Amino acid sequence: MADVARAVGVSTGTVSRALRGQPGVSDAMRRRILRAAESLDYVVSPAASGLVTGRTGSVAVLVPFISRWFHAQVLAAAHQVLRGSGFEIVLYHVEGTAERREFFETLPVRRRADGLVVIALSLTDEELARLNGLGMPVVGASTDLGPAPAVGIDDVAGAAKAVRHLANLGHRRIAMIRSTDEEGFHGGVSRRRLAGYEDAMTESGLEVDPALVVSAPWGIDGGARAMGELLSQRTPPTAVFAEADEIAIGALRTLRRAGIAVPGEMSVIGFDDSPMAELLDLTTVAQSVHEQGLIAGRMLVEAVQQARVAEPAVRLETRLVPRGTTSARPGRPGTAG
Amino acid sequence: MADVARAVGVSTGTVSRALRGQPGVSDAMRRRILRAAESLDYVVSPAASGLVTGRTGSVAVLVPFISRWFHAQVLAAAHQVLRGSGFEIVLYHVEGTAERREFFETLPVRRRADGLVVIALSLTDEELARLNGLGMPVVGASTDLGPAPAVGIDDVAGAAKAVRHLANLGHRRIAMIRSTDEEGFHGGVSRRRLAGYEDAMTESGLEVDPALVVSAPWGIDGGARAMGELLSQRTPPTAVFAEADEIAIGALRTLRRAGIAVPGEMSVIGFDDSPMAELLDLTTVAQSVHEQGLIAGRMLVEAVQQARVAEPAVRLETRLVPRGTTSARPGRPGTAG
DNA sequence: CGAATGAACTAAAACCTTTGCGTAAGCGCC
DNA sequence: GGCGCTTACGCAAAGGTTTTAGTTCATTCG
Repeated sequence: MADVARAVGVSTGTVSRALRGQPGVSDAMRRRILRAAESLDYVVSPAASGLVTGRTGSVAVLVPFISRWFHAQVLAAAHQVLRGSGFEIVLYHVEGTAERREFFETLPVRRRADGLVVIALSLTDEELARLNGLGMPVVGASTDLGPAPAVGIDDVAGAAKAVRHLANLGHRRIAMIRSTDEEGFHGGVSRRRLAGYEDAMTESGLEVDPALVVSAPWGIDGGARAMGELLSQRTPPTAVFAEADEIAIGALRTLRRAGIAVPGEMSVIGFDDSPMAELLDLTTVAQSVHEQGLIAGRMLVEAVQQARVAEPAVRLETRLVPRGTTSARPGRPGTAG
Repeated sequence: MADVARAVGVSTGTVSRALRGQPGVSDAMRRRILRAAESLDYVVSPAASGLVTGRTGSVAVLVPFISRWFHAQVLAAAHQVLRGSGFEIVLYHVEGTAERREFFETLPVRRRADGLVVIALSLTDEELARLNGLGMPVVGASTDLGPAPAVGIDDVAGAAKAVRHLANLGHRRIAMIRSTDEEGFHGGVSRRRLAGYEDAMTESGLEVDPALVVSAPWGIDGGARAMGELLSQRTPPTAVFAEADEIAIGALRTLRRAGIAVPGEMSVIGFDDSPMAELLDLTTVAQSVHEQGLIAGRMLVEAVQQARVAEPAVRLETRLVPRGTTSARPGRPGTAG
């Protein structure tokens, strides 16, 4: 910056003001300074300016499984608005328990970011406390942060929509496939969707048979395994609600291999409306993933710049997307799907 | 840091050395300092230390389409090794031409990172020049960077493997589906895979009919469209090589809807071996995506810390993965797949 | 026992910006 | 024409760390 100042013949203070568009610099001088900076290929040192302003100019994003469609989608959207607001994004990807613990123990965001957005992570109370003690704004996307602002969907209601759809089709034995989630990455979501399942079941006058709620590791293989378990029961269900599309897709695989017709003999419904669901014609419950990322990004910008968020708790709508994997209960006249 | 120094009764210089494990501090003193820092919840200011050392402690990652499996996978792997080496990762996600141009024009990495890894991006000469003028190490993953170190596969050979497989099954009219890629995000890869297709065709004594090479936008829908185009030709192919699994999957969708048996009437082969390929039993050519990310990360660490990379051009093997979408040419005795 | 050596630590400069305060000049106004 | 006001700019301190060049002190060696 001193070089630029010397080249133009002014003080560094003036250069600083000119470069940041602050008042107190004549237009002519500003132009000369900008031109000089350009020709000298000069950019301000974020370190130096951060040192005096106390702001880093970047925000952190904490995300567990970046290669899952949902997470990547939210990240991309949040990235878009954050970069649009002039922030750099520093990424903390925690794929396993070790990395996760390391993050919450060392809190590498301290002094490195002006804010943090947490994507799709179920937090323990202690982790929550750590984040709140961070001294920087934190917002959640598909993540419950207690007092801190967050955007998400009503998982209970969404799951209930799925199950109600099955009940409306005449199904009475409706199973649910949950993810085991030993590491606590999405236990919250899973629990809420279970609650929605139970709500819709009782509301429809159906018994919640504990044997019909099975768990398996998150993902296609897990879903496949869980479906196998359901098929081996004395009275298998006629319809299955899977906590997520990927799980439902695993269930479909098992059904295909077992030669069980979908939806003829078994209805399957997922959750999220991922591209895979569309491809495989899977009935599901859609949520606007991209928008959650956008909103989370905007919330964080607000929180960082204005120190408060106008609407700190946003609930987006879910929407049933009927496709080809659900139909009326076999052996019963009804509205085929 | 002054607080810690005061608490222990030493100078900040000693605290600095103690905290970074540098020599010149007695063990007893080091312990006292670490304890004090801990109890004061003190962490060094990266801005201040960056100001004097000139290093940022972070590396940048430039990646075009984070929600594509391949990109997310490479990013995750690179992230893993970079964080393991103590770097923070700052993410530049360029999903469109506008963002891309903005990145290369403003070069926001300047002064913000110690190095850059570029994932799966075909660069123009000008962009390449901009990166080389950056004054920081740059490595490529699935990206050709000219002189700079990079890891990738031999796309020509990989594509040739795919096409040779089809030729070996007796197919003579073998089509290729490319991505249009108007925005130049993966033109390089696409061209090399086309070259591999052509190589294998001529090598097998087959004519390269230009009508058999069709293009469509990257993705499932594009693949579906391109397949439609192929089916509308006078003499449709009996086998199709798609530049990527997602494109192949689109092709499969069209074939399914058209009632054309796969692989009975049409063989389809993809590239990448994504999870979707496995799910849909798609024959494909596998590459170790995760490893590319790991290697790229290691290369960058080397480049940043030792200013040179031991092995600056790594080519990983590809591997044909025969599955259920390829078989012998219809009406010809052969080795069914 | 004196001097030389080395370890442990201090003092202070340097890194680059931002920003509050000061100053000078230009302007309108009575 | 003097007064106050505004605008444009300079000056210098402050921000937190690293690092170089000392300084002190104990130890070892001759």
